[in-house]
Amino acid sequence: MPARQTSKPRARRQTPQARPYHHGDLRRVLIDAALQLAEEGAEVSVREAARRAAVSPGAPFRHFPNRDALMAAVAAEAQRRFRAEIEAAMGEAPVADPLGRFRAFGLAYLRWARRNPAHFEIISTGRYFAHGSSAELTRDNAELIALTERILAEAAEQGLLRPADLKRIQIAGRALVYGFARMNLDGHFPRWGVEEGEIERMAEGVIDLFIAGIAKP
Amino acid sequence: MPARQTSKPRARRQTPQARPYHHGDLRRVLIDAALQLAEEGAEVSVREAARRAAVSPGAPFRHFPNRDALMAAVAAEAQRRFRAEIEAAMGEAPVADPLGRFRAFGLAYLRWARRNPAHFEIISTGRYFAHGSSAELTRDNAELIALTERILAEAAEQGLLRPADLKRIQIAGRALVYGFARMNLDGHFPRWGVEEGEIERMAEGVIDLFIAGIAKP
DNA sequence: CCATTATGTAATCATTGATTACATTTGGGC
DNA sequence: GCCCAAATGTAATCAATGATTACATAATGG
Repeated sequence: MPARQTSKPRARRQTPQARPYHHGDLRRVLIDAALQLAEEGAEVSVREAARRAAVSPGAPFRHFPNRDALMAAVAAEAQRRFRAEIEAAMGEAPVADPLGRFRAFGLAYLRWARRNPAHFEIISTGRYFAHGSSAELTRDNAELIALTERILAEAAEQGLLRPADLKRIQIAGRALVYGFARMNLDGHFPRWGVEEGEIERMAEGVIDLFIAGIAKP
Repeated sequence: MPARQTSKPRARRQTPQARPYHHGDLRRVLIDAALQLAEEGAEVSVREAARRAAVSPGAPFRHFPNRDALMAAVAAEAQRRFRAEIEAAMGEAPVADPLGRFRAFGLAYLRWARRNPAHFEIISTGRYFAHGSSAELTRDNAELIALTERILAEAAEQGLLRPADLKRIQIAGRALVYGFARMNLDGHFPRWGVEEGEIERMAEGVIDLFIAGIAKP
């Protein structure tokens, strides 16, 4: 690049709307672009996100030190939505029915995972908990854990559960829904002879089976 | 190595062991190298596998049409080992005790997943079931599914189970262990306050909780 | 008004998956 | 045994990507 015209005084103000040199909120736009890319099933590359934001390939690195930091921000956003939807679903179950709320939690969990597979994968792999903006990510995640803990404690107080260690129940329950969600995400069900249309019903059945197993008869 | 001496009539037989032009069994070596790479936590790249096999970067593509085909072969090998270990563990449980065998299956499953995280991830993501050498992969996988199916059918015949749909129990059980294995693999447990040393015991507890839930009281 | 800082661009690099032309070896048909 | 075709490895090359650096431009506040 010879002779970069450094002598030119300075562009006065740029023509009316020839796209300003500075992007409005590039950080936000990059996160959204990455989320969208993920949901489209494509590999999330920094360059492609930059392309969608109509910005140079190096620009994103002004906002994120590296690719993982971008992905961490994406994870935080996805986790926020996940938590919001689950808490909304719980709000519709009667407060006085802990096991009903437990059930609602599981159903909402599996439904969101099924409808947002790429988002769910990103917040699940846990690869991005160590990098960058993990503050909210960690908080939103911890809040969901605490939620089931409270519900199970209430159920125990009301004498609804067969005697068992509560933490064990909590982890088993989460392993169950996480495993089911991932079996779907990872394409296991065709190998189990479970058709696409049956998954929703199977999810319900599996949750009910588990609850029947821990509930006092 | 400049000047490849193309004028030389033809190397008579190659000096004693100056590495023959043709690798002994490159395919096998590449799979092993990839398995090893995965277990070391590194990204599995075709080039690095080639490097470890002391072969040119293009050589692997003589044996695998693309990277995914290599990974599919790796998955097939890992799945073979997985199946072998689980069946061995089952062989030590009394045939007459279906629920005991079911339990042994779960324990062996979780132990292998814990000891071979990278292998487990490769056979779990299901990304490689569609590509290349999926014949054995699919067979070994299906065999493990059929195994739990038989065990549960026996348990039901012997009247050991509370009334419930067997397939539902089977899928719930698999989701439970898969979810537990992946929670560990994906680094969830630190966020659940479960220390490294407690995982083994928690695995056992979770499996027992599930079995207690499906077994006739 | 201007200087400091934030933010974007251009150029460049190393790594990787992939392809192509060419070299070497191997093995079967004669 | 000999020779040619198929198999297998090498060298060179491409496009895409994450990342870094030098530089250009905008925004901000003293």
